[in-house]
Amino acid sequence: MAKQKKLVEEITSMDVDFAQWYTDVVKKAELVDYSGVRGCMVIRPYGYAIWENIQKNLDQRFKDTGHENVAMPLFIPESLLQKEKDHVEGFAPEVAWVTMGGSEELTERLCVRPTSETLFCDHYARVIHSYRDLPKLYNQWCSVVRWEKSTRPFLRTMEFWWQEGHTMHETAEEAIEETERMLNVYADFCEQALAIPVIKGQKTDKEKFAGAEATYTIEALMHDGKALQSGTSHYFGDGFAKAFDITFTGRDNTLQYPHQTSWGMSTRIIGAIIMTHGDDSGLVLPPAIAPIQVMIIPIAQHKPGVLDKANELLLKLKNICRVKMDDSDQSPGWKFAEYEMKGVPLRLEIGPKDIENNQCVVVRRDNREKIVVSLDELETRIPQLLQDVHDGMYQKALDRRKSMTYEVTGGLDDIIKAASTRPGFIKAAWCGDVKCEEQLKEQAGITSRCMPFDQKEPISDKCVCCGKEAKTTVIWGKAY
RNA sequence: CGAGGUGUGGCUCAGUUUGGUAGAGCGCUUGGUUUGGGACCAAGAUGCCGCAGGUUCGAAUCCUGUCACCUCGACCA
Repeated sequence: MAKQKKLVEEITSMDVDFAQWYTDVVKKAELVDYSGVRGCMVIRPYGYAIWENIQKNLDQRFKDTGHENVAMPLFIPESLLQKEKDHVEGFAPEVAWVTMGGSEELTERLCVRPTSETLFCDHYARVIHSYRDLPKLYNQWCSVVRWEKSTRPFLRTMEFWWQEGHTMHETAEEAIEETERMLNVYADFCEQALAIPVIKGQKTDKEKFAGAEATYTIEALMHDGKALQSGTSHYFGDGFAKAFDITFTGRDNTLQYPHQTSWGMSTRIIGAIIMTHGDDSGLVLPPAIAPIQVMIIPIAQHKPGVLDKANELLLKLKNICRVKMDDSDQSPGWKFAEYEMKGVPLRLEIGPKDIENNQCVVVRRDNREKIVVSLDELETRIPQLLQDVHDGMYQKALDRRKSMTYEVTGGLDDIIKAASTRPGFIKAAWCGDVKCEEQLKEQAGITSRCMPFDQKEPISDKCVCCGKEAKTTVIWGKAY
C-alpha cells in the first residue's frame, strides 16, 4: 500500500521511533496526562470516553451471558492474600501495602488489591452452601494496583482500570465451559467492536496466571510486530476453594468443592487499539467505541446558510450516531488534522458548493477516501460508512498480521535468526519442556504467546529448540 | 530495578563547556482580513530554568540527592 502522506508534523513517524510515536499519539490525542505519582496516569475526558464505550459494550456482553456486577473492597488483609500459595508467590513482589491507619500502626497490614481472587473467595466461602447456590457469576469494574518497575500509559501503569469476572461452578466441566465462553466473549468483542483480530489459545505453564490450572488468552499483533495479551480467562479448578474452605452440599448430599474461573480485560486494551490501528497522523478509532463517530466541519462557515445547514445535519445525525460539529474559527485544514489525530472515523465536510448540489463530502479516517453523499441519503449512508470503516480497519489489521506471521520449521539457529530479523508472530513446534521456553527467551528474546486452539496440521514433529519430539505448535514473539 | 540519554514560557529547542540582566520559533489573548488539507497582518501576555539541598559575593550553568520521560535489558496484564 502506498505510504500515506504525513499530515501531522507534531507526531513522530512510527517508522522512525515507534515508542516515541506511541507517546506522541497518547498525548496529542489528549487521552492521558502524567500525574505526580510514579507510573500513575490521568485518563482525560477523551480517553475516558473510549473506556466508557468499551465498558458499555463489554458489560452488555457479560449481562447477556448471565453475569452480575458487584463491588469488592479495595484492601486485602495479608492473611487472606497468603491463603493460596502460588497466588501469593506470583503477586507478592508487586503489591502495595498499607501499614498505617491515620497515625496508628495496623496490627495486620493491608494490601491494595492487585486482583481480587482472594476477596471473592472469602465472600464465596460465606454465601455458597448448596449446589442451589451455584453457579455464582460475578463481575466487578474497578482499578487495581501493581507496583510495576517500568510503566507506560495504558500498556503498563501501576494503577489500572479493568473488569474482573469471578465465577464458581458445581462441576469442572461447567467451569471450563465458562472459561472458554468468556474468552470467546473477549475475542468477539475485540473483533466486532475494536476491529482487532486476535488469536485464541492457551498459555504454557510458565506463562499462566499465579494459582491457575489453565490460562487462556487472546493475543493481538501490534504495528511494530510485538504481541499484546488483550484479555485472559483462567480456570482454577478447586485449588482456591480448598485453600479458602469453600464447600457446598451436592445433589448427592456429599460435601464438595466448587470449581472456579476468573477473567479480565483492562485499560491496556486502549493501548492495543492505538498500536493496532494508529498511523502517522495519529489515532484511528474503531467506530463502535469512538467517542465521536462523525465530525461535521463547515467550510466557509461565515457565508450565509452554511452554519444553518451544518446544524440541520447535526440534528439529523444525532439520532443515529455520536456526532459533533466544530464551528470554531480554526481553519478547515486545522480541523481536518485535529480530528484525524483524534481518530474520528468519519469527517463530514459541508460548504457552499455542497449546499448548492444538495450533498456533502464524507472522508473516511481509515483510508482517507472522499465520498460525495447526497443529503437525502445521509441517514442511511452514514451507518453504512461507519460499518465500512470498521470492516476496512479489521481487514487491514488482519492483512498485516498475516504478513507478519510465519513458520519456523528448522532448529534453534533458525528461530534465533528469525526472531532478530523479522518482527511478528513465529509459529514453531515445541516439546513442552519449560527449559526450551527459557532458552528461547534467553537466546532469541522471544516468549511463548500461546498454544493456539487452532492447531491444524503440525508444523514440525521436532521441537524448534531441543529437537526432541514436538507436542504442540506454539506462537512465539516479543511481547508488551 | 541495572546501563545510557533528556528535563529552560503551553510546545520544540538555543544558552550550560568557561557561573555575571533568561532567549527564539510555534502556540495563547485582542482586533482585522480569511476559510475545500494545520491561513495572514498588527498589538499583547506568559519563566523560582523539573524539584530539594549544597558550593559561591553571585547558579539555568558547578556538586549531591530526588522526580519524570525516552532507549536497551530484567519483571509483568
